[in-house]
Amino acid sequence: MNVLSEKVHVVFDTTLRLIAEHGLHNTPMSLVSKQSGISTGAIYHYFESKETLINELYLYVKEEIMNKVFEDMSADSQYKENYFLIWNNYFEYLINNPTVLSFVEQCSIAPIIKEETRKKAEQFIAPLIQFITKGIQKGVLRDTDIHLILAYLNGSVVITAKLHISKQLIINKKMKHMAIETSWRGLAN
Amino acid sequence: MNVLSEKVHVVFDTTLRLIAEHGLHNTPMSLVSKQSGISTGAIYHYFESKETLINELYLYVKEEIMNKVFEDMSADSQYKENYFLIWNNYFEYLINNPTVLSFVEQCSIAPIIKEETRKKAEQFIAPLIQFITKGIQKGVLRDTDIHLILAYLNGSVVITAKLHISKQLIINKKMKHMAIETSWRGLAN
Amino acid sequence: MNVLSEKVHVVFDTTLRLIAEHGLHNTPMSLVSKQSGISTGAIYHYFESKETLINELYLYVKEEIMNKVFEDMSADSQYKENYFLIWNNYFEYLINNPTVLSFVEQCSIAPIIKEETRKKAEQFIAPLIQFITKGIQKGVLRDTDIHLILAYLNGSVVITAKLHISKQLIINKKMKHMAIETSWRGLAN
Amino acid sequence: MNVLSEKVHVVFDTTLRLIAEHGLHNTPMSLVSKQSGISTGAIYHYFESKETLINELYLYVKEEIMNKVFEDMSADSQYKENYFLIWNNYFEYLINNPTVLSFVEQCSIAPIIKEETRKKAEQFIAPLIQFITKGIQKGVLRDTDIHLILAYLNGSVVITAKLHISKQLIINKKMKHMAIETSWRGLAN
DNA sequence: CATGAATGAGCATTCATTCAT
DNA sequence: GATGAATGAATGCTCATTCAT
Repeated sequence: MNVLSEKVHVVFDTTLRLIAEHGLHNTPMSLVSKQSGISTGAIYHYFESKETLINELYLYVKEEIMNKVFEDMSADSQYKENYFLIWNNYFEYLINNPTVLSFVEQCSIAPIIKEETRKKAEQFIAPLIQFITKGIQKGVLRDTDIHLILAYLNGSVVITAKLHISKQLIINKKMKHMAIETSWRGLAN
Repeated sequence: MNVLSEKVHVVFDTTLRLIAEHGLHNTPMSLVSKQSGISTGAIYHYFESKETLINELYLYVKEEIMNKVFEDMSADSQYKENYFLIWNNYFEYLINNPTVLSFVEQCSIAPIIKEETRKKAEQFIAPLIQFITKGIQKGVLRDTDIHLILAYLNGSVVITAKLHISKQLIINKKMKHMAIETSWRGLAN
Repeated sequence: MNVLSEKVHVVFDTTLRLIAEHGLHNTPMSLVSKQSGISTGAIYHYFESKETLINELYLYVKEEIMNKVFEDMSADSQYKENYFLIWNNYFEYLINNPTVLSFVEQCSIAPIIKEETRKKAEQFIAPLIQFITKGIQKGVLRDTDIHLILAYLNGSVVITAKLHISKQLIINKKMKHMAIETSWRGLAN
Repeated sequence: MNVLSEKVHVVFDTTLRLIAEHGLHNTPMSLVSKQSGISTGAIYHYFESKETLINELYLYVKEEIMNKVFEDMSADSQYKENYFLIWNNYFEYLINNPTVLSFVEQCSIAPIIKEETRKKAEQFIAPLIQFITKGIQKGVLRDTDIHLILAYLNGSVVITAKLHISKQLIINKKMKHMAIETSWRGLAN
């Protein structure tokens, strides 16, 4: 889905992994360089600064997530079914890409992510906003603020994934169903 | 409730404020020293390292939160009433202490918080665990994993407080009630 | 007057302009490449190194200056008239080519200009040496060291041009005459 | 004459020497640190940045020069005598402090010296301006622009000192007298 | 010959920590 | 105990130069 240079991808992957491992601020560019096998100079050829790299990676990852979330969605299905599908897609992506979860979580408050980047990232969630709006209009979801619903949906997935990844709680099929249902019951009419 | 030296408190307060303002990694010890009026030497007398300071502040803050959460709780009240009280206490504390929320969120994945510290912090939530256990035993809460419930309870408060503080959504009384109810509906039978 | 490749000239011009604008050490080769439209590879084909480029540009510019200085000189004229002509030619060239002045001044002490280059550049001033020698022999100039006279002549032109270019002092015709005369009175018998 | 910390002086002296030897842009802070025996951290404790260090050194040196220039000047002396004294003081200081000459010359066009610094440095030459003004009023100096006179006076000293230091011309007593006289004849009525 | 992506040594600067006073 | 000047390893970034195409 991307026409990015091969090297950009290597840098992205390496950075993602290193930040998940060592944290946003314990990941020097020199380490990214060494581990990716790409010289610092080359990295700075593709990215203006470390900040730029992180911000672009953030956008890349956010877009990737959204692309996964709506996979296999059918227009024919019941709203609830689609809700479960979205939740499940999102959850599966996160637990299969724990570095993404770690990275995104670390970015969630970090000032290194610029306001402009956050704005851009919000555009990716347009389909989700649309999905929620439709749910309210249909009367399937309770009529409350869209951002609150979005935050709860997102939050429930992320929290569950974190519990799973941190091994505080093994989320098997049954448990996952319980988690999805918990969030659904909170939001649905 | 603590017998910590006056200076330790000043350092804690200053650090909390600075980390909320500038971030966990843009808060040099020299700045903490300057802004608190306590020399770096003195700070290093009380805290072995910056890491130690952050970890102890984390514990201090987590304990403080838990103390607030159970304030004014009555054994006579209905379970749901107490759930609402806890949620409300927690929420009000966070929105009145946004630096605490910011600090805790920044710490939530940061590797600077050691496993041992996280373990210790979990002890403070014992009363909450007990409260949830009781809810399940009574059949008021759905019978699922306690950590999942805990995470959802905590998550719903934090998410709502973040929406409020970031001004993405002004949480008035009605909206707050909606938020509490959303979480309650998800977790209750 | 030169059979240098077209490209070499473009590189020279670009470098001259950039060094005048940004300084000898804030002019990366990559910028010369970008602004001249000639790839770094090609530049390194013509010049062994940045140092070589600067040194050759220095020689080129020094020769250019000397060519201008003796323009329109007549063997018939009075010595003083020729002195005034030389001074004026030199001065006019500098104020019409401020990038040259800036470049030459920056090079005047910079270690990037090699001793060998300075030696070569001195050969260009042979006609000036000759002119001064003749002046001494004729008894028109005071009998002192030729290099001192040369330095004073050069110095008075350069200083005056710098005052003009930096706009500390607008050198109109009258002022220019005063400047020339000042230097002449110092050196003449 | 200064109440600067001992360390500041050591840094100044080291920087002056290194810049004279290696040039303004081949003098890394690490080398200043190593050669001065003062850690980079300590240098950055005294100076905000390399730029600040250079600018403050520039002011320090300019003030020092001016202090030397007026040494032993008597109000009773003839104007010409004082002119010779000033010229001589300035010249002797420069040839005894060749690193100062090299440094000041390198700074003369370098953009690292900020406009504000140049403005401040101009205040030090007030006594010289006054001296020249008096000369014009008395009719001893030719009535031309003060900045032109100042530039020629300064220029003649600097040029002569450079010839001497570079060993292009050994300036003995007689030669020095000739040089002073040359400049005086140019400027005087 | 020409290109320009890639290299990596080198630089300015920061900041956790120490220790002489 | 308290101070804060001093340390120096570590980091983000630059840029002269090379070399595969």
